Amino acid sequence: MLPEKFTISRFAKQGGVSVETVRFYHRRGLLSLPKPDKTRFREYGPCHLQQLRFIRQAQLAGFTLDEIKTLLNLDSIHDRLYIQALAKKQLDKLNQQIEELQQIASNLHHLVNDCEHSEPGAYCPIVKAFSNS
Amino acid sequence: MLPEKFTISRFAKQGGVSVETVRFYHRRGLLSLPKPDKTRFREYGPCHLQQLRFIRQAQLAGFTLDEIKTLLNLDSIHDRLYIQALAKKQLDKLNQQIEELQQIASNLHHLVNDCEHSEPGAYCPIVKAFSNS
DNA sequence: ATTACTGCCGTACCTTAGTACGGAGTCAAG
DNA sequence: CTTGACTCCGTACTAAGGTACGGCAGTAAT
Repeated sequence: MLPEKFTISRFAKQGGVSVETVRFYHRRGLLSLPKPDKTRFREYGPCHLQQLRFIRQAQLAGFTLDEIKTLLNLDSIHDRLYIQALAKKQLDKLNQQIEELQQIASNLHHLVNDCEHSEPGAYCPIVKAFSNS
Repeated sequence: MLPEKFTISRFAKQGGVSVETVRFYHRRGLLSLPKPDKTRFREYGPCHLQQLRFIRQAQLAGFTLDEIKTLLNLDSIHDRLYIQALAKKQLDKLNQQIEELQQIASNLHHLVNDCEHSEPGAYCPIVKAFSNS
């Protein structure tokens, strides 16, 4: 049986984040603040761990903390269409970023190729490309 | 004939950036500071415009301002191999970023798909995926 | 002569996702 | 009863690439 109650440092370790990050999430309103109960220290329980895991997983999906805050306030049943819409928007954003990066990478790739196949002693084609445009 | 000398605001417009950005580049040591000559205003010439274009083009290739500062201090002929190496490193970085984003996008794409094909009234599969992991 | 426009300069602020720090209180062990 | 480890809290700092502000000086037009 795992203990149900954690202090902040054990909670942070369980969640794979630092104590400072936990406190930061509190400040951002992403994680509810457990009441200091009996002792002077806050007691974190399984529901907090679930919130924390939600945050981390949503981050892995590319959502910002602000977007995650919105998601956390939605109802998993009633707001499904809205959640789906947010996820799609997020997906579009990701795909656009990917395209932009691919464009950049492709340009640079050509430049590196040019540089590799130009005569030594000449001006670097990369620098030249940056200067004349 | 284009005028050879610009005030900062005309220079910024020519270069497609804001006056504040030009000043910022000066502070970062990316753009040399023309001497206030005759008038007490700085006079920007073609060589400054070339520097500015270099910065913008290098940015389009994904280099950071710090990296661009390094590039600007290199010799186009003597440091060619080093420039090439920097460009290759940059290319690797870009490709890695692309891969990471593609991974994220792929995960999210699956979640959206799941959500679209699950029965209405059920818990949102996206939220569920974020909560249990 | 007053207003309006530039330019110059330093400094502060913005976003995002945290990290670091300093002081004060608390708790358990030796 | 003191030491060390931990908590709580507020505040400041980081990277990156700018943007914005406020004050002052000089010039141009009305």
